[in-house]
Amino acid sequence: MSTVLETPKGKGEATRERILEIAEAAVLAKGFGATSIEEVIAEAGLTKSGFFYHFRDKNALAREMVRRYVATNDRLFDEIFGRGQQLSDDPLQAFLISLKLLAETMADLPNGHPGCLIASICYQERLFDREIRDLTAQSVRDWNARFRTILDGIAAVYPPREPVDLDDVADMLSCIVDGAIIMSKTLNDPGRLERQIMLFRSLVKLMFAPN
Amino acid sequence: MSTVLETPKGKGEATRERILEIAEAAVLAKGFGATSIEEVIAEAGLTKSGFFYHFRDKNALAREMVRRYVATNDRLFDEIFGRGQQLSDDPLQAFLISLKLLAETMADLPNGHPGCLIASICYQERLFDREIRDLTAQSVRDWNARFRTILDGIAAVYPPREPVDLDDVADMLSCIVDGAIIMSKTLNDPGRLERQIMLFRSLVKLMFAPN
DNA sequence: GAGAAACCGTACCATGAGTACAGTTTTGGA
DNA sequence: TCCAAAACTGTACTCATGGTACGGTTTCTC
Repeated sequence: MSTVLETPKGKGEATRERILEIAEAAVLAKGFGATSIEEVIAEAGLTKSGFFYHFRDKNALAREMVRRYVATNDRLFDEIFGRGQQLSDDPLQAFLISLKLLAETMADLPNGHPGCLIASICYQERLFDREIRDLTAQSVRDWNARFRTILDGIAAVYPPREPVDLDDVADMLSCIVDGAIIMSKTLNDPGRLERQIMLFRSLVKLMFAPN
Repeated sequence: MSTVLETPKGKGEATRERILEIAEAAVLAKGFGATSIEEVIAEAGLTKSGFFYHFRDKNALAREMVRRYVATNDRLFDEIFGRGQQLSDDPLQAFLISLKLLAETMADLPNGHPGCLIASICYQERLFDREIRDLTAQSVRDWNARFRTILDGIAAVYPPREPVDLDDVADMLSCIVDGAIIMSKTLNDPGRLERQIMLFRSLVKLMFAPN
C-alpha cells in the first residue's frame, strides 16, 4: 500500500511522533487517565503550548495513538504472515512458520512486550469517545478476519479433527496474545508470551495435522 | 477455611463493602487513575470524611479491592472445580465438566463480564505500590498452580499426544479468559468469552482424550 | 525576505486528591 | 437506660493537573 519510506517529514511531524511515542509508553505503564500531559511534554522537551499546537486535546492524542498503534501492528502482521507464505506453499506449514516468527519477535523485545494499547483502552473505555472505541473494535475485527482467512486456507487442505469453529480459533490467537501479555507483565516474566504462542502453535498442529 | 456466613457485620462493614463494590465497578470501567473518590462517595451516599474514615488513602482502597476480588474468584473456582470432581471420578471428565460450568457461569453474567481487576491493574502498574503488585502476581500464580494440579491428575491417566508443557497449558486457561474478556468488551459481544472457554475445552479433549 | 509552521510564556479556571480537625449521630453492649 | 466507641458530617484548606486563551518569538521553506 504505502512505501516503506514515509513522506518526508517536517520538523513538526517528528515532534508529533515523539509525543506519541512517549505518551504510548506512559499510557501502557499507568493508564490513560493517570498519564499527565505535563510529564509527556517534560520528557518530550516542549511546552504545553507546543503540545496543544499538535493535539487539540487529550482525546485527539488518544485517537492518534491508536491509529499509530494499529498501523504498526498491521505492518508487523503483514510482514510475519507474508513471510510465512513466502517460505511454504502449504497453508498449514506457512501458518506454523508465521507463528514461530511471531513468538520469536515477541521474545526479542528487550524488556518484554510493553503492552497492548487496545487492551489498555478497553479497561478505560469510559474515558474515550465513540470514534476511538470504534477504531479499536474495528482493528480487532480486522485481525480476527485475517487469521480466519488463513485458517480457511488450511481447513480446505486439512479437515480439522474435532469439529471446531474456525472463527473461534481465529479469535483465540488474539485472546492468547493479549492474555499472555497481561500474565507476562503481572508475573514479570516476559518469556510467557512466547511460550503461549508456541503452545497455540502446537494446538494448531494437533487440530489440523494428519494423524 | 472460613464459614460461608461471614462474621456478623457492623454498619461500618456494610458501608465499606458498598464503597468497594462501587469503586470496583468504576475502576473496571474507567481505570483506577480516572476513578475519583468524589464520584464513589457520591454514589455511596457519604461524605469525603466518611470515606477517609474507612480507607487511609486511595491506595488502601485499591488494596482492599484486590483482596476482595481475589477472594471472590477463589471461592468461585473452589465451587466450579470442586463440583466437577463431585460429578465425575475421571479427572479428564471432571475437568471438562468444570470448564463447561465455567463457560456457563460467564455466559450467565447479565451484562457480560465486567472485567478482570488484575488485568486492569496490570495496565496501570505504576499507580500501585509493591504490596498490591505482589498480591496480583501471587493470585495469578495460585490460579495457574490450581489448574496445573488438575492437569497433572489428567496426564497421569491420559498421556498427552503432542508433547505439551502442562505449565503452559495451565497458564493458557488464564490467558484465554483474560484475553476473551478484553475481546468481549472491545467488540461489545459478551458471548465470545463463553465460546473461547468452550474452545479451550475442545482442545483439552484433543490433547488428552484417547483416539 | 516574507509568510507560514512550529513553537514559547504567562496567566487563568475547574476539578480532584488529600489533610486537618472539631462536631454530631448511631450503635452495641454492660 | 446510659455510655463509650464507631461511624460518620462539615468546613476549610493545599497542591497537582487538565484545559483555555492569547500574544509573542523562533525556525523552516519557498
